[in-house]
Amino acid sequence: MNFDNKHKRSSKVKGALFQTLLRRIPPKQASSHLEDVVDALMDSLFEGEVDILMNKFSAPPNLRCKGWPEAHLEALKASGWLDGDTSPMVLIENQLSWRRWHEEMEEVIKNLKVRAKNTKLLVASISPKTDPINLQGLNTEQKLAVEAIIHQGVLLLSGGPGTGKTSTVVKILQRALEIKPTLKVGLAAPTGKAAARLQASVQKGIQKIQTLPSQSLSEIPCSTLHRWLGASHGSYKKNKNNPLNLDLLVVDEMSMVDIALMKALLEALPHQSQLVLVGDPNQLPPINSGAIWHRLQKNDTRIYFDEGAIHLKKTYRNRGDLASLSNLLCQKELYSFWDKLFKTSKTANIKAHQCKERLIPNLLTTQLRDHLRDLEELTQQLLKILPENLSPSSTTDITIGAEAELILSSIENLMVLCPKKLGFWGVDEVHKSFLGPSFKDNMTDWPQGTPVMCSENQSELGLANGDIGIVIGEGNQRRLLFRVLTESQKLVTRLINPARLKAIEPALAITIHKAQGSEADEVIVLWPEEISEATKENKLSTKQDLYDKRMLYTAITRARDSVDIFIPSVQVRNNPVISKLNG
DNA sequence: TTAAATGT
Repeated sequence: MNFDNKHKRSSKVKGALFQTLLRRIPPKQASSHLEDVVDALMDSLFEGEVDILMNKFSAPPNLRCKGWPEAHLEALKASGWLDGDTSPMVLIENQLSWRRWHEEMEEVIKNLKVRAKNTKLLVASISPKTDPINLQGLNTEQKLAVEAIIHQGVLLLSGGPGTGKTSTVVKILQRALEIKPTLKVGLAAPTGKAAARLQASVQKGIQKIQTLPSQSLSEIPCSTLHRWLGASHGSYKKNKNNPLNLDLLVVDEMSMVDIALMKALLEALPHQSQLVLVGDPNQLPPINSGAIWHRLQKNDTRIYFDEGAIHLKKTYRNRGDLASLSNLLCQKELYSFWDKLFKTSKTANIKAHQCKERLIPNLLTTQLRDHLRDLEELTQQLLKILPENLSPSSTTDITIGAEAELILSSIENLMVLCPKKLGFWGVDEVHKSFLGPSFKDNMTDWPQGTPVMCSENQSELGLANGDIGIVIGEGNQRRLLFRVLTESQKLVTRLINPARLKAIEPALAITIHKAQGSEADEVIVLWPEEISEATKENKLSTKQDLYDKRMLYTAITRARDSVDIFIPSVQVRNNPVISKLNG
């Protein structure tokens, strides 16, 4: 219902855009074929991509006109929209893109290719006397990454969860600082939470290092890309005329970086500075247009970076069907995933469940209720050791008491994930079912032990958007317990008066987008969408399939132990793939 | 469908 409205609205938006284009850049010849092409390009933008492939395998859904792609290509050529240096679209081989996005993307790629050849800084300082750092415990690819920092201006370090990206980064920094101890190094990430996580893992990594550079390692500044760049409402304090004073910058979670942010970074970063770009190529694209990381992972781009393009393959997590099904999502069509999922045994660590009613599934309700009861009991135990009266205005830090630590790690026993926030099987629906229809206005009614999410950066409290905490205590003794890294790099659990928080929401369920970077032992996924047409016929993946694969991949790779995926069975019943499997 | 970030 909701989906239909949204769908209609987005067709309206696309229709309006087409009309505007017709008016502003009148085509020599207008046609419905042209409108098809504009629609397809817009859909592509919604998914963070800037181009569409115009071949017979990549026909977009809901075409008005027959004859894809020949008739559409002909209409494009007749329109004049491909002619000259100011045309709205660009066609290269059979890749069609909006000129504006295409040129920005090409510019960024070109910039990075040039930077990749800048390697003087470390090479000049290297001397045969420097003892190579201890690379024991690293696998072959990780060692190659560490050595590559000497010879490559840009490192593209890609890998899935648990492939040791961060520990490799620590070794890279150690190697670079060992060669040139005065190197000015920075750490960055696109979100506050990712930056905090990077900071914490680097801190953890350097504790193991006994040699000289560890002193300088602990002083490496880490913040969001926006903060590095001095962003304020679309403009940046740091730019070509006021560049960043850095020799080496590490950017983590590159899959969330969009083209505009990357462009701003490259403007502000001096040409001779080295870059280490780190990310998972199979995670979700950024919401805004320009999935620069996905573009950088294409083979014909990677070759320009020589030994600087390193993919970490070996996973140190996940076994059995969970591992093989996440591999399927990376390597095969979406069809193979559903096919294998419905064939897995009842004892597998990933299972699918069909639900007849359009309600919150019983199994989820039971599991979540048990989980919340456990958390509530733990909060009671913590309350017993807290002082009778907590100070109302200030925060109270507990230096990682065993009780507080146990609560926060127990939140990660179970994570409920939804692709959507609103509508059928969305995050809000789970919250309404557990906390009542007006849960947003009645925070005081959320029971003790309710997991919560901070949804705005508040660095003065040590909190980042996306941090998960828990409700403790009642009445004016109510506090929210979070794990934070203090300015002096100490890990503490902090009790915060709810009045001090700008934005807080319940976190009984969270969106898959929000879950990027988090983990839990057990993951439950509510998958409300139809298993697509293409799935039934085992065709090549559409853009939507690619997006769904990334979504499912992100969801199931959050799990340390097991995954349960719920699918509505009305749609399942009509799906030949599944009825065949069941019959 | 889905985000994210910043300063006066």
